[in-house]
Amino acid sequence: MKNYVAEIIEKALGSLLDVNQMPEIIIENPRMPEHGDAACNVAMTLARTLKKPPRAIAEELVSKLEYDESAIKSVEIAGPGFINFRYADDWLYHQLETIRSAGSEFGKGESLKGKKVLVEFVSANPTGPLTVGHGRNAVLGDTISRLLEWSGAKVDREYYFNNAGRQMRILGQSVASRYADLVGGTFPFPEDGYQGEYIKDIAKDVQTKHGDDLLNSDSEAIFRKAAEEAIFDDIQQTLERMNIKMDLFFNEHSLYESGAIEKVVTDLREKGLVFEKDGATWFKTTEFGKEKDTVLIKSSGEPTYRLPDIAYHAEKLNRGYDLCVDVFGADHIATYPDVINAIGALGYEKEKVDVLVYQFVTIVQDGKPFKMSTRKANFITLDELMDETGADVTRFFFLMRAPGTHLEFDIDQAKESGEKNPVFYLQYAHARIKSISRNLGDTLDANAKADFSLLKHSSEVSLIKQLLLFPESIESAAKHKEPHRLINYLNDLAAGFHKFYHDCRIVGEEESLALARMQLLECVAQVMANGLGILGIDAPDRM
RNA sequence: GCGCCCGUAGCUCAACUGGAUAGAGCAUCUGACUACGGAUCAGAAGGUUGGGAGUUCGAAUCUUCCCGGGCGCACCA
Repeated sequence: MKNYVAEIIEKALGSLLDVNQMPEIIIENPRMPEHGDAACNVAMTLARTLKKPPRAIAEELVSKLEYDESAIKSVEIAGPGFINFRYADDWLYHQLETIRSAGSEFGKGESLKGKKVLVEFVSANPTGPLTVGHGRNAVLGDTISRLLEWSGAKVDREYYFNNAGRQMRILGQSVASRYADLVGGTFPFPEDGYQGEYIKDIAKDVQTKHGDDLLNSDSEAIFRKAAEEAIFDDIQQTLERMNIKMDLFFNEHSLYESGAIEKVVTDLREKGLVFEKDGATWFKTTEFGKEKDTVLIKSSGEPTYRLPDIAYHAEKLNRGYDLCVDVFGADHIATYPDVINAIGALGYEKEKVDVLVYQFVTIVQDGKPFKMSTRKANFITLDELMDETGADVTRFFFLMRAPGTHLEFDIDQAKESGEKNPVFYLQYAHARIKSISRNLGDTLDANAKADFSLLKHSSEVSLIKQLLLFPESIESAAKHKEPHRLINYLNDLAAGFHKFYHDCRIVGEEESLALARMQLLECVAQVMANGLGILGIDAPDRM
């Protein structure tokens, strides 16, 4: 409908000015209902170039406007020069049919139709259980994947990990040391070792599987392997519990085996962007406006993490994805431009790499921030968090705020099962509609054709209009990669429903009206279920 | 010191990326069904959008300078 409005405006403008003066036509949803259902501000933006007062332009424009009166009821000029459109009632009623027949598909868009997208997220190395910090990453990545799928894309969820290197070595040594405690041997606990309880559990497993005699031989690999497997297993279970299923796991190590790493260096060298200094290999990031150049390969011969990162992104694009989304915490904010610049220099379209940076999470308990330190034992794992609050609530809280702002996760609020918990507001609306539907039983023929023109009450009409905003709320959440936009929408929808509930009744009303209202509510429940589905949250029939 | 985020009601956050009178939830106060689930609804109160200057028809949003907080700034990942 907004497209239609834009179209008729563009047509009318065509007779007023040259093609090259044509501005972008933006149709917005007015905040206040008095301002109609759609508004356009072109008259104001044109005031400068046309050197005429906006209202005069608006009047001229409206006089040239040709539109279908079965779709648009009225056009008015208001305020400084807004053109406000009001939709025709019959058109609105007809939309309910559309929603009903679309059902669980309602809200799907085509903006990314036919596109292959890779979303890389979590990507925690297997050195310990997922913590609250990973939680926001995981839930954002998964929900964005779902949003992109609803936009028509084919999405792969990928987990990138590194099971070699220093951290994993320390992990293996930590396990070995705990194992030594168990069997009465000695193995020094490494400096910066992992102190969590889970290390002891792994050591115990190693003992039952391999016996007490491991310390004498060169068995470090066994400890490391055992740790990796146990921890990965744990991570996957946690993800599954959060309703997250990864499609692909990508091991950094394969980039060395395939020669992809070397290829990056030689290719960049060919472009004159790589040089040697002090025994190390450098990437000329100063070419891209950075203050300093960056080391790619240390003088020890070991690459820095940036090099595999570059190779990894090249590899992803080689696989033919139209878009690669990375979900990163704020600590990576300064480093990813190197990767993007390198990708560009290597001849890839760097626009195909899209980085979503989210800010850190603060856990609040008993009204106070809870301090966490990674390697020490005092962190809250995602599993512990879900034990306290449940998976639905956990997902919701991580999604509730814009990714770019700091998130305060109030455990006490999340544990609250009553009105203080914002998740239940949405789920309750859904459950309540299902309950009404049950109460009606078979007094109504649910599949009968309803006469929606009976829906004249203002809370009915605004509820219909809210339903129609669902597709664009998905589109906007997907485009900006900000799931909280969808949450805000669902909140408004739930509020609209509850208002309706208090204004209008169904049970006991005259049959044709009851039928129309019930089918309206079924549309609301359907949209709520679709929306919660995108968020990965259950839409229960009873609570 | 440099770079990137953030600063909006007492608290946690929105504001469709420059639009009309800055909105919700929690907390506080006042009200509401002998009927569909009160986990709800209606209302009150709460603001110089951290501060100053600038850009224009129009600024929470863009520019710039201060103030305050977070994260980075390794031949660590």
